[in-house]
Amino acid sequence: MAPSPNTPPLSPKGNEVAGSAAGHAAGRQPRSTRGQKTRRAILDAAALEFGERGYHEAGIARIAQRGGVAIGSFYTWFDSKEAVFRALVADMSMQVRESVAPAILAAPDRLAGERAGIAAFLRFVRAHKALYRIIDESAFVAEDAYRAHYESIAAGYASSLTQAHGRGELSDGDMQVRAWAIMGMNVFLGLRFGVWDESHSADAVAATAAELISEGLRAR
Amino acid sequence: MAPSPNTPPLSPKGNEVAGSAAGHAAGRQPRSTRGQKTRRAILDAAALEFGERGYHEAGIARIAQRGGVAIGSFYTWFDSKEAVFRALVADMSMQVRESVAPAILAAPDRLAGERAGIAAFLRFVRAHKALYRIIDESAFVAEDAYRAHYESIAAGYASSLTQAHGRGELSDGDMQVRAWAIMGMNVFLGLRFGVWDESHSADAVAATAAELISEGLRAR
DNA sequence: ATGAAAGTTGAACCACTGTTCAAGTTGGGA
DNA sequence: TCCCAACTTGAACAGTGGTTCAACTTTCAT
Repeated sequence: MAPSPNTPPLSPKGNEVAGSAAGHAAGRQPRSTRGQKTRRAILDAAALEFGERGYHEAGIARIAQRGGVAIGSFYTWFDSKEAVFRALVADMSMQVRESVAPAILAAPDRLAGERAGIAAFLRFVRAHKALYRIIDESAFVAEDAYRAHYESIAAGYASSLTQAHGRGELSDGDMQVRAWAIMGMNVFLGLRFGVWDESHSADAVAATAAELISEGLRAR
Repeated sequence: MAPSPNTPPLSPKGNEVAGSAAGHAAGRQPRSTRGQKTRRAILDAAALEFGERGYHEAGIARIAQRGGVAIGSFYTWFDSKEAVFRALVADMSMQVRESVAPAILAAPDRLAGERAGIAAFLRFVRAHKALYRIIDESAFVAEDAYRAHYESIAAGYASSLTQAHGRGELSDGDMQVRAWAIMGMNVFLGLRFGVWDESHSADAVAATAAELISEGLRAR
């Protein structure tokens, strides 16, 4: 568990380049193209392995093999099993947001944006089923990373809701609670109609969800 | 877990007594008061241990110790680590439903029922924080149990939505999608405002969520 | 060409823990 | 009292798999 006092090729600690992030979270930064390629190969292999087998069933030896590198190389670039996992969570977290945000921004109005966002999320989940599990599993392996992921999405969501409210588009209400409620909706719909079963079209699910968010269920 | 609707004194179907073959599902049934006490002690200890440390950090030796029994006794009543875990998931699943359903049924109308259900769920989660994690973690340890849990809740929810729709209370829409959306809302609100942070009152959160479900967010 | 830094290698180490089992204890029915 | 099925016990087993390390290879600036 504890990192060895010194690591032969590199200086003792703080190898994260001018990295702003804390400690070993991001893993070491390669200093050559060669190293970059290896690190990338490990990360990709880890994504496959964790996605397929889950954190605890995944093995370092298997990751190394899949990446076509030796076990030792793994430990050149990552401090531990948990470290790669965290790197992966951060990576996925970014990917999800980058894939959903543009869809929302491109929409003409709020309701359309809601719908587009859910649809984009569903499509992302379907295209990255295995990988998406990584974020969910981080709740039990790296809870802080899990929290950070959803906390950051919720914050963005809450602020956009507050803006819409300022424009008179939304009724009064606790925007933080609403943001978490909507996020939960998305996640569960993603699990049920993205990961488990694709028989419903993403747009149909998104339309139903967006209407629920906008109009509620009550008959009018 | 044991005392379900039916608990015959003798093994229901799997005669694992001498064969030790098929008992994984529910664990073996004790034939004496003594055995019942031991089995219960193990189950309770397992709930504590899994709740506190999560599936993989939890240890059989620790569970046995907490329960005040020998490791061997553990294997008298459960086939494996996963077997106790599954028993626990089933137990929790039942507890959640039994704690939420009455609150909904007691409500005068649908909106009130929605609100009461969410509040009851939030309160349950707050009172069983550690244990509630067990259900979430089952997604990665016993996915079928996880699915069964949510699938059964969703089915109940969808059917009650369909009934309400039949009475003209709800607008048209895919009830299955709606059920999953609402479930996701609840789960995330439970996580955020039940497990992580109790600073919001359960009723306030429930009111906001229930109004979202009923009326939507759009300003009127 | 040359040396040092950067990167690679994989067998071996070792701590950890789920599971087994043979021997012992308990308790209630005959 | 005797007996036996039910139950208990915990040391030992066994497989796993994360991590280490010392030797080796590649790259590249000088």
